[in-house]
Amino acid sequence: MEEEKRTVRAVERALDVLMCFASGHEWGLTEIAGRVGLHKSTVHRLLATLEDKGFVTRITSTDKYRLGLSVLELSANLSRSDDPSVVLLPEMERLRDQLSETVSLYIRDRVERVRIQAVQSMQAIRRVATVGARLPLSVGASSKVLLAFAEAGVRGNVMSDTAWPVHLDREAFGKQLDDIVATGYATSYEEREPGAAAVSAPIFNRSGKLVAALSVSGPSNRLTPDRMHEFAPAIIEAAHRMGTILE
Amino acid sequence: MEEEKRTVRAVERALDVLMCFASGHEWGLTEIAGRVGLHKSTVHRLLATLEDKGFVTRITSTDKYRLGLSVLELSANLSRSDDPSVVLLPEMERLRDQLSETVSLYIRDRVERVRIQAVQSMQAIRRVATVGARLPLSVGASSKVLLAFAEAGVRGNVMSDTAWPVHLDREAFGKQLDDIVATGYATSYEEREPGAAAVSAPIFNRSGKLVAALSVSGPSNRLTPDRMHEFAPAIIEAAHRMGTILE
DNA sequence: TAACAGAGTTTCATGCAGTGAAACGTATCT
DNA sequence: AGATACGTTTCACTGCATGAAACTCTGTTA
Repeated sequence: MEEEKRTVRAVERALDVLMCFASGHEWGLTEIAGRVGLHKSTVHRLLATLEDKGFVTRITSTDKYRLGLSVLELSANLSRSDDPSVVLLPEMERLRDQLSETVSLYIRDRVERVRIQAVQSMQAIRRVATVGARLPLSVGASSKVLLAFAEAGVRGNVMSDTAWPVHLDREAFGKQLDDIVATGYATSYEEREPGAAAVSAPIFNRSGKLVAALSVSGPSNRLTPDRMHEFAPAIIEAAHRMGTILE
Repeated sequence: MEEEKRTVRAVERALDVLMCFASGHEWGLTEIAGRVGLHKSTVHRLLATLEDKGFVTRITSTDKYRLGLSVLELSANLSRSDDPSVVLLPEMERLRDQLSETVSLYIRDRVERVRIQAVQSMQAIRRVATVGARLPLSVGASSKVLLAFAEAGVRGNVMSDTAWPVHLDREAFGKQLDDIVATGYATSYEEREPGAAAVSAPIFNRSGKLVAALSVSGPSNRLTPDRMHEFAPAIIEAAHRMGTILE
């Protein structure tokens, strides 16, 4: 159970400090110290280091910190030409134009999912999806897809993780996932956030491995359950086409 | 001269390791160790920490490292609504449509410049500009703008920095900057990279402070010196309009 | 105007945690 | 088999990260 960790404490702490900036824009020193549960002077030193390397900057007027330019520099090199989020973008735009709703691409990361790409609907009322967002794997159409079609063992591992919501009925949820495997797609109606709905289908690469979930989402009054089932074939087809490009 | 550093060594090293990924896609452990000049086992521990926090991931097939999803997560929160790179984007697109060439936005960071925003030309032959790129402040039209119009003292500080190329004739360069202040814009013809040319104008916020350089760049056979001078008024006007939005 | 509260900053003794040489495992060559 | 190159693990040493406390500098209260 002890799981030896071969990591560097100071670095771990610094990265924790940095990750504060993933939610919310700017923070003061004491705020951050409270958030990560470290002493003021420790955080002060860590921030000085992060600042020196350009990972955070200070607002001159108020003394608060915000993300620095090094992060921008790194993010520029995030997407490579063999990256799904780049390769699949044209197909995602096609699907967006076809259905006129926001299209997102999700991958699973341990017990969460991450939106690695998104193209927005052009309609006045639209689902706005930010790339990079990290979301729970327990709710939402694409969550269910990422779990339902995952390799053997993943489903069990994830659901027995400490982060998994206890209140969820495993029996029923498992049944739901089996249904999704049978039909080939998942839907969610005001599941994660009120007023929003989504349809999602799995993308398998040429070796048949699940790599991502393709999801179409929009306001729940436009994406009614009926409408979502109408959309499903187009999404499944697009996801299939995308899969042939990968690997 | 001694400049006490109140930073954490382990964190500095870890960030150095991370910044390897700003240039080039993926690296092996030994490669990185050589690059940052640290012992293999040290880098191994640092990478393990970075991996644990999701800042790097390993390619399963080859054992190389690449940037992880945490960087994506951070970069999602980089741009705020009051950020020049967001606010000025529509104006940049207008200018791109007007001139049909790639438009970039640069800010100065110490003795370098960073491209914080870019919109690409739609032409078949075009300048491709990646956001986040860090470039020298000694060459290029926008470099000269950022230096020429900088606050008092900046010019001297930068040119006496250790990173400043010694071979450059200070006298002549200073003269060139003065000319740029007089005319209000700068040009560069195959200065930084062969085959490329650019025109750049300063953006001042409402308090009259230089905040960025607006630059139009393209292939040098299309952006001839004559053509660039024709472009200048439109660029200056756009830069002025942008300035009124800021601060 | 002094006293206070709340930020960020600096100092410094303490001991633990980061370090790197060396040994190890494991592939892919010749 | 030997050789090379890579990632991994161990371990003794001591340098460096740590956090309590003192300090500064605001703006706010009495």
